[in-house]
Amino acid sequence: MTVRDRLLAAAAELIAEKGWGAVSTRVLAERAGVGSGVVHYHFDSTQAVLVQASVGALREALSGLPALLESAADPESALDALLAALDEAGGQELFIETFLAATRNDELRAAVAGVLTEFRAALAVWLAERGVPTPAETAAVLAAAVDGVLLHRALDPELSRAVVVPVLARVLR
Amino acid sequence: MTVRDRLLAAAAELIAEKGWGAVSTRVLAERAGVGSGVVHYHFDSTQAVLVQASVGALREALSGLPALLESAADPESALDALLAALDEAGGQELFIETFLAATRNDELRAAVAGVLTEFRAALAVWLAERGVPTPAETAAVLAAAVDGVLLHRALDPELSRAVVVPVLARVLR
DNA sequence: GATCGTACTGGACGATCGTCCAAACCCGGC
DNA sequence: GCCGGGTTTGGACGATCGTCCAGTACGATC
Repeated sequence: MTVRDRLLAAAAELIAEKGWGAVSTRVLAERAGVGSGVVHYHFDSTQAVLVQASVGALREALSGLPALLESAADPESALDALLAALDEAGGQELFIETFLAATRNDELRAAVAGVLTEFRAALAVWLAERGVPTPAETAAVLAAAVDGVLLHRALDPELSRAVVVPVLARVLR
Repeated sequence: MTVRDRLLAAAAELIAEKGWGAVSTRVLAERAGVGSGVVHYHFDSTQAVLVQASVGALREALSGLPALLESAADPESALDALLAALDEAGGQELFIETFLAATRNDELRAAVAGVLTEFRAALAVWLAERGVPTPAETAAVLAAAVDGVLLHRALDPELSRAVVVPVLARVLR
């Protein structure tokens, strides 16, 4: 892995661990195992590293989802697979932190909105094929609900997939 | 309003505006219109101000909710009123920031978990009275979904109550 | 082997951070 | 008028922040 990629990976870890506002140039370089000056050699600023790392993680986490939806037998197992995939992809807090940071950074906002729109569109098509009413609105609310579950689960581990999926599946009927 | 209360109000504003990690002693004092030293006269630390302010805002926002639920005619209008109440109470970002900070601060985590448990219990009773299946699980997922909607709405203003409520109401059937 | 360009290091710079504290302020009781 | 205690001020302290840059390391090219 190149130094540049190590910096991006370290940034994703640290955003989830410490919060967007607590990732500094030096802890970032230390986590990546490089000198502190190298951050500004590969990137314009520390903020730029955070933006690229979080958007990259978001894209990657959602890239496999269309295939994941198609391969699911029923809506419940699709929801379950969706939550499992987000679980695995670098900690729940990363995505929540990215969304919050996007409300305060126009460049990040545009990138996140783009990824989110794409995901909602794919989800809406899938919902429409299965006869769910108002697929576009349902997709938007479902995406929001999944993020909310990620946020609450960070506080309450009892909010497991087994609890969430049967309830959330009701919006698919 | 006392200086202490002005500091708490300023903290709630600034957490929502700039994010938990970007509220410093000096900007806090400036927003409250006082000297920078007064923060450590009334509070043990800057973090303590943020914790007290955010928990206070959370308690206040949820204190009126049992009455709000009882006065609602049907589940949809109850959901609508719930979202409207959270909208009004100091900006969507404050609660999300508080939840995220709670994952990294044990004292805050305990306080937030307490308020949340209380709210979910009241919501579960209300759901049970209306014959909703698995009321405790439904209440937990509904609370998470509402927070997720707050988060997504900060990015996408089109996610209005008119869009969200009909979809989310399906979990109540 | 000398040269060169890319990759990287570690320290310097001024700004800002949280915290602390001596001094000033305000105001009711003598 | 004076005094005493709660309240507030503004600056000092050392640590850390983001950014920048002179200097080093090293493989490719001649």
